[in-house]
Amino acid sequence: MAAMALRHAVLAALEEGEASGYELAKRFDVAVANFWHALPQQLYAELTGLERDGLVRGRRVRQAKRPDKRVYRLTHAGTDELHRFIHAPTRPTAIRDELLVKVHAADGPELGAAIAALEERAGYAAAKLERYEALVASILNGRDEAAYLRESPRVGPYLTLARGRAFESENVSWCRWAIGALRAREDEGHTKEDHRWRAP
Amino acid sequence: MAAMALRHAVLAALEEGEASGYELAKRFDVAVANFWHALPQQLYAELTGLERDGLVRGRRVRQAKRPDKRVYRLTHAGTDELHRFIHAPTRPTAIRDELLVKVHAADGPELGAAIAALEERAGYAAAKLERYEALVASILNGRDEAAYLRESPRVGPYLTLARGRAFESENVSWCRWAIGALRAREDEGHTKEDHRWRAP
DNA sequence: TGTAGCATGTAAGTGGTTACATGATTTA
DNA sequence: TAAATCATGTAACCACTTACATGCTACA
Repeated sequence: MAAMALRHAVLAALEEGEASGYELAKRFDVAVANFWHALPQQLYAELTGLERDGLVRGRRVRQAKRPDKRVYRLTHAGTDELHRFIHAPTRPTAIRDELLVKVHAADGPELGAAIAALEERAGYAAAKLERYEALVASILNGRDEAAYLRESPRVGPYLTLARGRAFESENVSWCRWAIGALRAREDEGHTKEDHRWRAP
Repeated sequence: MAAMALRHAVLAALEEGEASGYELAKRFDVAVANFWHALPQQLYAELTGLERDGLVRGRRVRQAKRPDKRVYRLTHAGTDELHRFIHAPTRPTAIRDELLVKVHAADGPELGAAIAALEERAGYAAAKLERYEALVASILNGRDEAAYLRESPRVGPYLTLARGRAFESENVSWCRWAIGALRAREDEGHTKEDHRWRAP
């Protein structure tokens, strides 16, 4: 059977309460996208499949002044499936990143382009990190982290947010370090004799 | 057009020298898998496609006592395509990890299973980290890192290895931290009254 | 009057995994 | 004689991305 990848992320998200496809997309954006990215089309398709398989049930909600929506909640079978998944073996993950392909390859004449790519990524990661920090702060809302971890009714989302934050933080540090290393070599390429002349 | 994902990872790996499909699979295993995982079947298929498109050229090498092999090297078009890729915009990456789906969801009755999954991952990541450390040590071979970064003819593979190492190191730390937080709550669940009784 | 938000999809294509398939040589 | 290494693939399936499609309401 294997993966059913997105499926369990959707079930996990619905555990926090019923949602329409549209609402689910937003929920993914703030809480799930850190560790499982999905496009709205995928979510709509997945919800249809989950309902077909009896893991969620949808009901139509009429709205004044807004289009009707279809709101889904977990069935018992859905909760069971989620629990089964949590107990099943976990596949390890690895980074899969175009940027690293570039850095791996861009050692020679394309060094400048690699540095540019690293700089762009450093900026992107720093911006994402800032958003994560803000989210963490708004969840803690002045409380001490240790106290929150002890007392909050649910900590799962906080823990996963922390993982996303650590990832982006690591991205920023690594990019900056790599930029430094490559820039030093770029300079060296232009002034090689000078350096050799000063060395013992 | 878009991704062509594996394609450029293969071109980058072949930049370090010609290889057969089998040799490429091993090269991926030690140097590329940190940031782009691929199965041997995929590599064979990709090499066929790359040759069809003129980006690599293969030649048959007869071997005594071993099956013949087909060894591929980059063509000029292949090198150009790799450079074009390095200059093209870089897509950002995100974590996509089953474990985090479990932690996000497993806040309630499945807390024990989430802790078990975290422990398994912590062990896996620690083992991978150890291998990365050993690889780093064998690349540096007693040299100082700063000196290596200045003087080595190529640093790309070292930089990407450092990223993989940081990722696994972060995995270990985060898993241990999350285990601690969840275990404290597990205990709390069994001895809730006691804690309340001691609190002011 | 145009942009943003609400609301939901289909269709086609790309990329990746899993299962299956074959057969020789070297080492334990 | 069994397992590991060398060597290369095919076929079927699953998961994800990209492009396209529709239409209503609120607000600036």
